[in-house]
Amino acid sequence: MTQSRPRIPEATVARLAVYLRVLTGLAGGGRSTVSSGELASAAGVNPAGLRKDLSHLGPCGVRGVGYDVATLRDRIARVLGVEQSRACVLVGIGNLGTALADYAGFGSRGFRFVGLFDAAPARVGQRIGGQPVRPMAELDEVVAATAATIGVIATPAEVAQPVCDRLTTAGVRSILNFAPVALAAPPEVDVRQVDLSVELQVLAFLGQQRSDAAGSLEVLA
Amino acid sequence: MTQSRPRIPEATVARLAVYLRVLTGLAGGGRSTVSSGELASAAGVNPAGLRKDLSHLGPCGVRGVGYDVATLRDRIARVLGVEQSRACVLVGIGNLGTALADYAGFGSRGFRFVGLFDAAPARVGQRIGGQPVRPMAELDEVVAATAATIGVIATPAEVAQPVCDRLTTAGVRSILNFAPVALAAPPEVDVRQVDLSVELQVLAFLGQQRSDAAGSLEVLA
DNA sequence: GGTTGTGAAATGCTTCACAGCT
DNA sequence: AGCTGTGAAGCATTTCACAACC
Repeated sequence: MTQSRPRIPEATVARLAVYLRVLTGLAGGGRSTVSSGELASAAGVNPAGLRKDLSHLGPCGVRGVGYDVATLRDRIARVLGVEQSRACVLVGIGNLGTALADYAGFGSRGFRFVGLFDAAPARVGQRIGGQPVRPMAELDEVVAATAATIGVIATPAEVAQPVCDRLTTAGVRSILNFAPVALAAPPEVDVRQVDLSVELQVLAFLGQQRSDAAGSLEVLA
Repeated sequence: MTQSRPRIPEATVARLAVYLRVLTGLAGGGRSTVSSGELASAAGVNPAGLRKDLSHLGPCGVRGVGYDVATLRDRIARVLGVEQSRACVLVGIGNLGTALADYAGFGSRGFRFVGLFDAAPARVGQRIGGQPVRPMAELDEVVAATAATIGVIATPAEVAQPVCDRLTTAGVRSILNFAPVALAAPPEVDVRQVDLSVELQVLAFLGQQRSDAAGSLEVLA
């Protein structure tokens, strides 16, 4: 029955996740209040932008003082839906999949992997972070039993689409795809794509552009 | 002495990297031409946006026909600076670091890792993808010898800042950081941040928002 | 007929500046 | 005095619609 639905911008949601991480760290260090300036510099953003982001949650600071660390943390966690931890399944337990399964950042931020799957018989049965790697045949069963709504794909590109299909028919509603291919999925399923090498390529382009620009310094003199 | 500097938008650069990947795949499959519609759907974007992106490179298609796959691929590769391969060093050879070092997508897209580094003695000397893991003490030497300009950080968060400092003093100009902390670096060094769990959190938020919205379907009826 | 290339409109996001509160 | 919250301005990006072209 929430009457207000002010549509939080996606860019803001992404930053809220970062603020949440920083606030959790501050709370762990015993800190009780922060200013927007300090929080912004720890998160790598500008202070005015941070305040605008927080304004989407309604007033949550004290003027002249700052924000209460624990209160703000809980407020953001509730908005992001991280208060109750969400069940995820992970398909593709290579190096990347193993890194994701082990990554403490997930567990501590409201996500738990309830199933690790791989098609290679050699990997099935290995234990990663206390959990066994299961064969793909058990996917539907595990998704049904755990009510997992999120699937993560860390397979080679060639098999990502069939894995996506299997996840959607098993009942997963959201998919995070690390394989470098665009996936087709029914409209009721959200798919987000992360391409690790795109960031590197953007970085290289910016570096190249900057050194080119350095050749025309005299324009500024 | 390139006289034209029309400032390609960063969002476009990121997508160009994706188009390049798709085009490379098409060329490998023996395909000679593509339309913007087909290329867009393989890249997961909308056709008009793709054409606008390509317009930053100047005219490169044939009206009524489409784009020549090989020509467009080479054009994008040149703009992104992928023709000459770039030397990178990678610090932090855990699961994620290993995944990055092994990831074929880098090698085939203009990046080569010329040094893998880790602080843990147990990891030093292991071979990943044909290369030995080196101790941090050799960092400056390798960066100098290979003229590496890009550093990738895949360490735990606690040591990412000191690693960043070591990379910048060694002479690296661009840094891609996978550790979940905002890094401070001198202004002449580009830092880009990738937080693997942020995407998952955005996905969870969108999923939650959508199921909330499903409760108010009658508004549309 | 079919498809590209592109101005112009629309949208979304960021930054600024300052009013408002403690 | 200090810091938050926010309207408004400025900037970037996406989408649309269609003229230009093969």
